[in-house]
Amino acid sequence: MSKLPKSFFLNENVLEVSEQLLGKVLCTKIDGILTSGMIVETEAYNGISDKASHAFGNRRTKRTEIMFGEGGFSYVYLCYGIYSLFNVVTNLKEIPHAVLIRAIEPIDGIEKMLERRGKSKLETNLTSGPGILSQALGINFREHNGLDLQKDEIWIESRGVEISKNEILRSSRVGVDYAEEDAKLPWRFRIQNNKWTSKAK
DNA sequence: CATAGGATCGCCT
DNA sequence: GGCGATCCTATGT
Repeated sequence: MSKLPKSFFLNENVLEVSEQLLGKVLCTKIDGILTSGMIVETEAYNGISDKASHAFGNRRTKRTEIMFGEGGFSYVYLCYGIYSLFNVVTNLKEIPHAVLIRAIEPIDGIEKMLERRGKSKLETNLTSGPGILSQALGINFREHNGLDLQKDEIWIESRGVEISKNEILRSSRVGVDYAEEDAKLPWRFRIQNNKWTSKAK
């Protein structure tokens, strides 16, 4: 019901934001249709010192520029030529932190999400991964990068669900083997025993 | 169930 | 020119 305020995203601790996002609801309203799901899995990308981050080493390019802006905006990029991956930019201006949303539990607009995914039946493969959840919500890197999450196309709201610390499972991030010593950092957060989390190990 | 390979394209060197 | 913060399908056990 209540959209998360800008201040939520200005938190200077991206690990904290990653945890706090669990249980919140990611919503899109595209072509007048509301689709949404509860965030059940996230990953933190900790700026210029994080070898897994696109902004590592203060790499500032056309693509990464949005991360160097103020928190509370979307960072959506194309992965493997096919999938759009949705991140929330966090922290103050000039500090390129971001949280990757890795999985959601469908709530609103399930019919529309099924249609976008080319599915007929509600199963976990509707939204249990960063590429497919974007597809379900209608998010793509061309139209939805750099959007202000205070506006009405993409936003995140709280619907009163509280996830306690002992329900949160921490592990290493997925698909970042190239990040050397940073590959093992426990910066992936999941709600324990939630079947809508991604299948990745 | 496990593993392997393909799809597909913008980004960065 | 090489490769990736992924997912799906096919094949074998």
